[in-house]
Amino acid sequence: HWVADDGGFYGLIGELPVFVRQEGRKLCVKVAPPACSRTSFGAGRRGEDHPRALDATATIRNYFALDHQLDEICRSFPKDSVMDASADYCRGLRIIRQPKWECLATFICSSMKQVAHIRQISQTLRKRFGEPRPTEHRVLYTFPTANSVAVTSEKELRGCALGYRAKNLRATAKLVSSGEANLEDWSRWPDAKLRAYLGALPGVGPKVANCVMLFAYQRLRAFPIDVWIERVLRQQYFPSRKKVTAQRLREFSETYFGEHGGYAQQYLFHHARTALRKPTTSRTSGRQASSLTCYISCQCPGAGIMFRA
DNA sequence: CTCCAGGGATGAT
DNA sequence: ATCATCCATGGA
Repeated sequence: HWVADDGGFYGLIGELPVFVRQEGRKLCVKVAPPACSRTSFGAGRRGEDHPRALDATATIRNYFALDHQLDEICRSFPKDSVMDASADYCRGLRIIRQPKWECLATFICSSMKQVAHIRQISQTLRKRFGEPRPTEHRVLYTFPTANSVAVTSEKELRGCALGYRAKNLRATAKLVSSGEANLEDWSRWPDAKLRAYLGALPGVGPKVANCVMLFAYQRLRAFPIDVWIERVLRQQYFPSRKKVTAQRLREFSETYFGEHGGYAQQYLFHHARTALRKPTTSRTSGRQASSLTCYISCQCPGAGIMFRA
């Protein structure tokens, strides 16, 4: 849902409105004050001295996963030409820690949709059913709670261009809001059990379950297989071979790429979608990450964040 | 205009 | 288990 403007991105981390901008190896952030305050985006005081700003620092650092040791993660990748090229191309790309319900809901909406359209659906859901968070520069909207989605009619959800996904989104929202599906409690389960529980939710199959495990539950081994990554696997790792079943691809992806397979998947995915797509046209903005991932070039965990007054 | 998109549920081999 | 079909919608 992040909006690119002013050389950075406006967005909400849960309830926290922030503006983030990469400056060299640092991630500069501005944080909006509480709604009751008159000042906005920290104007007039140094954020470092404000207790809430320190909380915000931890929140932002956690959301963008600045604690991930990218050098160690990349060293765990298998050594092959495709993986090497992807890791080199995507240097700095991180897998974020997204709020669980927000992640689950948006990926339920993602099936057979282009990324641009998923962004549009996500924004529409926020504007119609979320809460406005006015800031100095623009009004941001929180992602609607599971309950607010659950009490919305299917017809009204379809009005957000959800199509057949509306029924699944609403059914899952009901399970989450009722407590029958307690997404926070599921954090304790091991991968297999978590995948099974997620997969039992309406509209959640193997691909979406793996996405939620990867982006919301920090299961860095989870390897979502979508149409793009399936192309990469078949063309690069099973060249000109017939009868490669989906199950064969699955077990290959779960074993070959190792303990951080999800990171390997994201690097392969981003590389394939930007560097390899449309090789005829020179892509000047080819290194921009999609909305579902974030691209931060901060490699050193201790020097990640700087506040701006 | 056509093609296809960060799939899932269901039913038939 | 693997495959076929349908499901809405709009970007490219």
